[in-house]
Amino acid sequence: MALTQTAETRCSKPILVAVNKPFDDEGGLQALRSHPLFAALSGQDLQYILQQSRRLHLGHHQLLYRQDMPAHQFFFVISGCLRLYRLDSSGIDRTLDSIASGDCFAEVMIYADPPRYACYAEALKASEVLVIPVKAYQDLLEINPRYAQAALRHYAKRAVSRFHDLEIMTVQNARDRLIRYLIDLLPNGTEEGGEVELPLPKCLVASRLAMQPETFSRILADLKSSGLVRVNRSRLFISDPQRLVDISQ
Amino acid sequence: MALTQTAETRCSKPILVAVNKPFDDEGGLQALRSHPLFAALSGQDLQYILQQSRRLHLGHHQLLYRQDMPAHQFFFVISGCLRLYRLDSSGIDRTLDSIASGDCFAEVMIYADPPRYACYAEALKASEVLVIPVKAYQDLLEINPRYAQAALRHYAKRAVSRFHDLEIMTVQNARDRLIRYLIDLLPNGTEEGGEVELPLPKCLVASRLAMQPETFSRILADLKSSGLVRVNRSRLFISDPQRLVDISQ
DNA sequence: CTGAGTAATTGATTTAACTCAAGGTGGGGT
DNA sequence: ACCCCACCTTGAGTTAAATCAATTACTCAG
Repeated sequence: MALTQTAETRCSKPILVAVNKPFDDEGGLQALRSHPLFAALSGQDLQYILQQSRRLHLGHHQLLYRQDMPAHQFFFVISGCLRLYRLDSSGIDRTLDSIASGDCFAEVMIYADPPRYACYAEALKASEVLVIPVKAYQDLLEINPRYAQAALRHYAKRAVSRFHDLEIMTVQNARDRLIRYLIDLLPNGTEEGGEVELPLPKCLVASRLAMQPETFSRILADLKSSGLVRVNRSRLFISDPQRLVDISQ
Repeated sequence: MALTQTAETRCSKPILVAVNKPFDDEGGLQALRSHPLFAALSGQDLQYILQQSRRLHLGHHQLLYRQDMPAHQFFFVISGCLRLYRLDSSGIDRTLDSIASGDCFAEVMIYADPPRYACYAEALKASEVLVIPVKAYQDLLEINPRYAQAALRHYAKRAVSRFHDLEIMTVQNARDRLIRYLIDLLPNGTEEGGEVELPLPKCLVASRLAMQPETFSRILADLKSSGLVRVNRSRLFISDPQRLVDISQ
């Protein structure tokens, strides 16, 4: 059974069809400007993208797209957060990634052939996304090939980051996977401690790390009682990341 | 302990320093031409890349580069096969990818900052690789931004493929991970059966799938006795992939 | 504030996978 | 041909994690 009740079970149709107001918000525009895929764009070209795009509101647990759906848009998160997941035929729900405000996702669709979404995407809470037609960005790259430099850098980084995610998943025991996941959440890795916020509810972090929610809970309780992690709801305080790494392996 | 004896334990220094003969082989050149990153290059530009590159012979289990080493080159496999892996501080050896003849690897280094290899790379048998200076390819993209299109397509595909690898690893049980891995090796997925060759020795496939060699062996023995897979050394014959998928989940 | 529903925790039990250990097997070198 | 050395397989015992089952804690809507 699914680990959590998904949008799939609640609201039957994805909502990409909805047409909303154009994107004219100043704050959101600033955020878009600072994303690597858009930072280099001229004012005019950015305007073109925005004209072609639509702003979309997603409710709690609302489905944005389905696995295998034709992919003609990619997305930028103006506010809120989402997750990417897959559903087995048996209905097992496996979380693959969490998406935060300021992130782009499904942007690989710009070059996918055929363009079909590789997973489901749903909002974890009320969120605003910018729906960007793949074609619009392609047009821009066609006209100004210099823009490809930034895109290349972005894609290379994304590939590295996926590789790193994969690396975590080849760690064989649940505790060590969780520890590595936590270290990655820290802004400076093992360099210095700090407070991190889980980007997903605990049961979905568990799913992301290929373990059961009960296992997640027990491991975290362990780390807590060993004084390695201080837990407050979805906020974790890690004072000494190096100690965490030392007990793993 | 390491699952298998690695180059690390045998030969202490990576061999990137070696300077070999330039790349002038016709067969290898054809293969390079057909790689997405090089297919679009003009004869002159390809020649430039080849002039800057060196051909390198690697012996069985020879180390090509180390995790965290400064990365000024990327690679194209002319013949043979390699694997990418990481080593924990406790010496646990985790295989992350297998590289076959005709593949490019570490090519994300063209855009990495700072450019450091994310893992180890070693030859699994005697192999020939083309050592391409990152700078050479960067120069080309600088001069002809149109080349970036092909590179973008390649990087997007790579990101998708890593995402898919990650997806396999979120499958919680060993048997189902193995089944999915096998299906992916089939040229047409579940569409039709066929013979596949494991791209890695069994103990390394096990490592790649985050399980012990013994577990791998037992699962394969199970599948064999159920008539789902016919095993001949590292060659597996899968007559009905759909049946395999059906028993997973 | 209160109750309903979801998420998180905790306990007891079962099971899948790991570990340790002992044989096989097949290919490459002498 | 033979032996040697990896690699692989198989077995027995142990352990980590899954499963099943309750209880507790939040969150949100009314």
